[in-house]
Amino acid sequence: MRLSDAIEEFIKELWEHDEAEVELKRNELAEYFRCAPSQINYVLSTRFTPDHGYAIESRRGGGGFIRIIRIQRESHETLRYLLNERVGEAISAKEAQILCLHLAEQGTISHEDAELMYAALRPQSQSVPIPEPLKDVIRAKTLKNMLLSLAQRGSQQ
Amino acid sequence: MRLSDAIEEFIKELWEHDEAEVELKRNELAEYFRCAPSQINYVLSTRFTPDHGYAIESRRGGGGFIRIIRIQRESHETLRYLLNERVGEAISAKEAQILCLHLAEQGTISHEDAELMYAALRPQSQSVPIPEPLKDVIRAKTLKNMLLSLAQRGSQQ
DNA sequence: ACTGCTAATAGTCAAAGATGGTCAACATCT
DNA sequence: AGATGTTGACCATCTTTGACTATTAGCAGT
Repeated sequence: MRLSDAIEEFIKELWEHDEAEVELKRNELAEYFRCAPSQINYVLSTRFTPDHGYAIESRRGGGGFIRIIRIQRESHETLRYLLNERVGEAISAKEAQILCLHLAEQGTISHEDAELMYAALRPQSQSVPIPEPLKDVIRAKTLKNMLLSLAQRGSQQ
Repeated sequence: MRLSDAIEEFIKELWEHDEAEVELKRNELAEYFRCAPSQINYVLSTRFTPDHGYAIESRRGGGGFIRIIRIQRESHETLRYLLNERVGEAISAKEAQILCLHLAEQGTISHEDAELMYAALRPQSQSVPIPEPLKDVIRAKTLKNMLLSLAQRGSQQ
């Protein structure tokens, strides 16, 4: 297993209950995994981003720390944010996948629907010879249309 | 026997029971068969497509892999038929919509999922300057990937 | 209290390593 | 000849490490 994945898993196990945040010491963690301290930053910047539903705070110097905060939002708020601010004009398959999986993690949609959405957004759905940037544009439009459909579900009851 | 056929067979033997997926390392497999790594891609792209009931996921970089996901044997017949015969290389938005609605009508999928699928397939998702015929091709690929995802439901790891 | 030094932290960035992907030329069937 | 298969050169992405940088708390000297 990749080091990064192990560290990611380890960090996620730090949450015991419903706490909003956990704290860790970068150097301690690095020593525990016998890796370069900057490896911790790598894990944080690739797996604990706002797209994944996390925010990071930290302080250097004596008594320094890294705090990882889980972002809590209402489902409709999340959808609004994704539609109006996050997705934008273009989006990569990777980013789109992260967003879909996070929607499921957060309970806004089922894991099955997340898979369904990701299936539509995966690179294989666009394996035709057109410029890559255009694919990201189509993907963004597709994703937004699906998000819109999700938003309408809720508001119909 | 052709190399491609041997590789195809080898990969199919990786499934031991009813697992939904297997993983492999492209370079290892290529070395085993003493062929160019890209030969593996050729086999995957010609014999493990959605039409054949497979989906591919992969990751590059250290610890990279190729994951092949297989449609479940007990998958809904209707979905199989659509994947293998009905959809084809290209499909119009109109046809796709009718197809989704029909699936919901006959209870194969929920109305909500039908809406979600159609949202992804509607013309607005592809309002970029590319040749119209290509759009129908992308739509077909997208639809097939979603159908595959639906057919996979119920398969536990 | 104020200043400045030091130790203790964390952050950034670029290079190297480890994989997989694409594409076009060439080869071999049918 | 056309379809299918094979290869290799070049590209893209992900991970890991290390050198260098930035920030903060505590303390010693005044």
